[in-house]
Amino acid sequence: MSQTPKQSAERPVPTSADVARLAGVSRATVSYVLNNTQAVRISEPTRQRVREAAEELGYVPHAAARSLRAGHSRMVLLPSAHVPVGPLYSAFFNELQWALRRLDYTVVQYGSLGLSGDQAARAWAELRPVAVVSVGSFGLTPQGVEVLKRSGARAVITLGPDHVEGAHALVQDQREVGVVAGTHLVERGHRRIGVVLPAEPGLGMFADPRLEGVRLVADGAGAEVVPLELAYTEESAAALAGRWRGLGLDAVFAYNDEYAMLLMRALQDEGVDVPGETAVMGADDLLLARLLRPRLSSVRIDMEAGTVLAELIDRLVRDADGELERHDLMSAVAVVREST
Amino acid sequence: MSQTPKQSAERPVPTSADVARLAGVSRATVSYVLNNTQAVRISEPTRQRVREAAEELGYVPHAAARSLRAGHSRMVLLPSAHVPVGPLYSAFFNELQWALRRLDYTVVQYGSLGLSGDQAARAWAELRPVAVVSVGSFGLTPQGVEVLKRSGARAVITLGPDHVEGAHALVQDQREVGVVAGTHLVERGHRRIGVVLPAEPGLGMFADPRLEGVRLVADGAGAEVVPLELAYTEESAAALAGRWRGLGLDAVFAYNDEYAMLLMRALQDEGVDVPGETAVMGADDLLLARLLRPRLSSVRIDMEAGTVLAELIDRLVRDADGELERHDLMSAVAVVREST
DNA sequence: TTGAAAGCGGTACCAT
DNA sequence: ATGGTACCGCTTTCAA
Repeated sequence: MSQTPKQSAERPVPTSADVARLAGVSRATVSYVLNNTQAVRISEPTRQRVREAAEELGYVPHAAARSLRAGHSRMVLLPSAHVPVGPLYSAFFNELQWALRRLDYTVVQYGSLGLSGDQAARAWAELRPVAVVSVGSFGLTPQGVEVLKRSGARAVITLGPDHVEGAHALVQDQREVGVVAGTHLVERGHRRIGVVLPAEPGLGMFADPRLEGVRLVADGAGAEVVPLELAYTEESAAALAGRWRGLGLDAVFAYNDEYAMLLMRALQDEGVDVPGETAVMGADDLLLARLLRPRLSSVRIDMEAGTVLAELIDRLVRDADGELERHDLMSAVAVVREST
Repeated sequence: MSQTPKQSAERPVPTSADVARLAGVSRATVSYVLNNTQAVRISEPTRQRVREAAEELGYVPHAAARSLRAGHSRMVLLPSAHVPVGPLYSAFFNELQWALRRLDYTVVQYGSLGLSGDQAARAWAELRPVAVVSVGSFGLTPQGVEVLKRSGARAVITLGPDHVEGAHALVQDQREVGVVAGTHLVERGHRRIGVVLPAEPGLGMFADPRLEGVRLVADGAGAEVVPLELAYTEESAAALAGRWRGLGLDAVFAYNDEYAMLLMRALQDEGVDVPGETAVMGADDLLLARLLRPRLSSVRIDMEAGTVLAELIDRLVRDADGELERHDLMSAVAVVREST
């Protein structure tokens, strides 16, 4: 084990020139050796000396300098802000990251909380990413997309409801979730359907399309839809349950399983029979939702593997103008249990 | 609105030289104007011309070139891999990001899934971050820390159980959670206490210290501790519940509320009375855990504001050798409900 | 008030 | 097989 010196304090960061000096070769040679450049042959003894020198100095190449020279990076930027918590997205993200790294991209989540629209696009563009995958709604405009592309981004992809001109939209049609839920409830004969909208900010991007999906189905079936605001607290649920009978609803689709669980418990505490008096349906098919009694009916959402998205990104990077066929990463199916 | 041209295809990325040419000034002047350099006075008409030229070209400065020249960046790197999902960490992260950006840092989460030890440290060092905040366990070694510091990181901070030499450890003592749970159960008179360890990978970093905390208390009270492996599935819970009576446990601390909910339901389905026959305690104090009956007792974990951590980071960056007093971001307190 | 030029750390072409 | 060197985009000192 080479005992590395301890005084990391004011010693300057070693550069390839330092390595070259120590090894007694030129910077070019250092570059060749450390990058295993095929086009040029370096003798084995030299390679050894260079490697040892690099090791001894603790040399690490400077990514910024490298990509400056190269004229491009392999950074995929994932602006992050209000991504919904939960196992679904978390699994999707992890897989996407993993898959992109296998394809030799550097995945960077850029904290963009509080950045909006073109300001955000500017900030992202400064990093010169080769691709941007915007999950969520940042108010990205066509101008913003232009800025990014002009700055070298070969692919700008939005996941979510916003279809921004110039960006490749991987539609993720949350309306489908509402459609599936609505269809199930209507088939069960329900005609006055409540739809819970979370009071929490940042969720409208998911909640609104789900509501719209229910409406689509209900309109076709002569059923009525009643939007209901609900905060993620027991008090809010109790308040809503308190005025429940006055609403005259025979079913409710509760945005997701968490809100559904909360509401269902409050309804039961209020003496409302589920599903007899009111059917309750959630979404996301959480394991925890199966623990309540009656077991919660839900909409299971399958998100196509992050691997697929990674490959789409890679294809776009290689051929920026290759038109991406319209592609939906999401599918939804009703999981009927006991609450409906 | 200046109609920007559409052919973003092969047009090269505009540089400050392009702006200078269009404005009829030198690159230096462009830099002065766009950075509002105080040390130099530029006439108002010139400023206008430069700004207009920049606008017209859609110029965005190149962050890599800038920090290359400056010799340092203001990037704070948060390596990310298996951060536990859930509102607790998600809120902490968001606040940390927000606070750091207020302090004018660029927050970057670097996907590090599958990177280990010194390999990870190398990868991070290539980005020349001014600070690294490692949440979770990456097998960071003292050598890894050295590499990072040598590459210019003024602060390397670990959140979690690993105390790596050279890094500033912000201890986050998960044992405390076990201690609080164990104390409560022992005080209630329980003497054979099961402790659930998740079978899922990546959680050992939290689960093991929690187990150790329970042991600490139990040993002092003459109580016995029995580790129990449980996967996050109904089948696994049913299997464990099936052999429950043979275990002869009068209490169980279930790692967190989700596992606790899962196990409690399985026990009830098996006819085990909670809390009469076995007390069940969770952790994290999830809202959902209050919906089961009996209501789940839990350990509430307060994480100190991300703002505090942001300020600590900033202090270290300004004065890298300023010894950071030992600091714990976490505190835990028992929330007694009906399941114990 | 503005411009010319050096230089940050790597890479790759062209010589030797 | 290896070295010299121009250049990527930007900032900043020094001169004019």
